[in-house]
Amino acid sequence: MDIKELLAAAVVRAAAAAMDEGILPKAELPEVLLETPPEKSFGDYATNFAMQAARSLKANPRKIAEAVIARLEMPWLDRAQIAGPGFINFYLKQEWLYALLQEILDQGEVYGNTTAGQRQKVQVEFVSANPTGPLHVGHGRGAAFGSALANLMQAAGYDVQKEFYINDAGNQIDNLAASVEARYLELLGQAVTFPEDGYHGKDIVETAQRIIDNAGSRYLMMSPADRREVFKQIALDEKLLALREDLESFGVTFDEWFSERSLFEDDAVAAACRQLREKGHAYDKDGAFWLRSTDFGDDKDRVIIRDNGIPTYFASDIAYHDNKFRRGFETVINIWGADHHGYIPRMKAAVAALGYDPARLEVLVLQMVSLYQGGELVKMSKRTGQGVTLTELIEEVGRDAARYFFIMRSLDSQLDFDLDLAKSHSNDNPVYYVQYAHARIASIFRQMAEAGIVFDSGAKAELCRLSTPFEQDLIRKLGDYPEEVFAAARDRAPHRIARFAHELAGLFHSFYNGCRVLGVEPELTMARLALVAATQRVLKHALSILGVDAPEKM
RNA sequence: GUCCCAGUAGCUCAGGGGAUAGAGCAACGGACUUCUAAUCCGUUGGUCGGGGGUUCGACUCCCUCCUGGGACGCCA
Repeated sequence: MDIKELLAAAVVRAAAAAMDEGILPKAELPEVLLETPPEKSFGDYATNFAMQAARSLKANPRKIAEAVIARLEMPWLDRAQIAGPGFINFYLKQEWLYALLQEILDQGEVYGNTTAGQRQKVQVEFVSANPTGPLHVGHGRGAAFGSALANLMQAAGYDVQKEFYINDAGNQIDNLAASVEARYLELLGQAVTFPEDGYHGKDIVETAQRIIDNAGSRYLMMSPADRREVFKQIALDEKLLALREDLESFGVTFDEWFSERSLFEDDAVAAACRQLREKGHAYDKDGAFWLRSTDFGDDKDRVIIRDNGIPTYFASDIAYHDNKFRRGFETVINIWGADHHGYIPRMKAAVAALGYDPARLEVLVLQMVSLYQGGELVKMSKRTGQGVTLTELIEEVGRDAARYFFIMRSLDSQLDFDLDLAKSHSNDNPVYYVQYAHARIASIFRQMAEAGIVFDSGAKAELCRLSTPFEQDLIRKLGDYPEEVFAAARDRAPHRIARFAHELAGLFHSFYNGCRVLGVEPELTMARLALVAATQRVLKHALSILGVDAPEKM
């Protein structure tokens, strides 16, 4: 039962009937949109249909509304009223709420999942940090968001695959190798000049030290080129393992770790270049190989292969995206930092040049994260003097708070992360507020069991005993959940789920203060247990989308 | 100079053609003999950055300007 669909269909039927009777002129009708009115006195649902239809029907909105209302037929409808400039407000019978709750209970743990995605294959690629150092807080935002988006789209019925793209080819990784080599030589007492673009982190020194611990000085004898090749692999393996562990402890896992280097080994880069040339979308100029991206809306053409024969990162990105679409993903979602946004037009151009609809590539751009403590901007880690790492952040505020804070804001807002608030185990902290609601419900069930009461979630309780506004508001909110999941997935906006969970927790806390579950008449206890069980399930469902624990106790 | 994001309550942010613009925090005042007070109830708090336009209706769409952040490489 989707009450909005039922109401919309009833409106359409009523309008059609009025047109048949000649009361309204025949014309194309606008879509009937149902919304929750801003005030309870305006009913349970409302539509602006009459005002929207006024245009095409060339009629007075209130007259249209009147004609529709007179012909409305709907099982749960108590009455409908014209309001304001032409809104139709629907007032539903109370039985509707009880039927709604019963349906939520019947659906069990899958309540909230929708089939909107129709099992469409979607890939979400995120984090994809260079394996040259630890993750910082910006990666944390991408990681929390990406994993939540994947969970969300899965709940909305998409077939989602999570991928991490490993930048294991090119300059950065050569610099990594050269940096390790320099530290290695340094530790063995050799005079070295550190590479200009080298990595100065202490993790590089540690890697060099581990090489010495394992193999001593024997790489001194090796040719520099061979030595760097060996160090490259050692460093890469170490860094990738560290990345994987850091992300796992943040609740983020991937289905696929895709190697950039493999694109060269499989000749995919060369193949993509050949294809672009054959299609006439790429050409040689000034010794370099160019994509004619201006044909696809980019500002200027872009170099794929430099005049020194070395491919740019764009070359692997082209091959990579070709590979993604060849794997059969209907939609490919990339989550990038704001500093890469200028790269979007050329990437879309490349996708179009390869012959794919560029709309199938969605690039979500996340804005910067700033940490605040004591009202001051935190730029550097106190410990290392470098940027604050994700691991340090998790140690500081905990995994759940970190995830929740990253997700609760819309992506395109710059995020001010309040460390004090995230750390506080108090009512100020939104993540605990939501978790506490879940824990409180768990506590009720514990108390219930101690009191020897048996609750069967499959049994039909006398739900009509749920008569207070506390209870009814809660049911209404629970009823909104599937649509919220759908809309959040459509908008790629997991923060809506965080917001919903917070609002639901608020309604529950009010209910909790206003109504007792245990120690009232048995029938009422049973009805309230049913309500509370449904609330707990929805809270858990929402929290699991966010990747935040739903604790039994706090 | 061009492009992207943002500008909404003291602070952090939702909302995205419709009814009286919302939430959290902060401030102030209340509620524990009762399932967890990490909670609840109430009060205070707004020229939705400025100016034009489109519309029956604009915080929302268009134009323009201002402010803050970011991007504009044969770097990644």
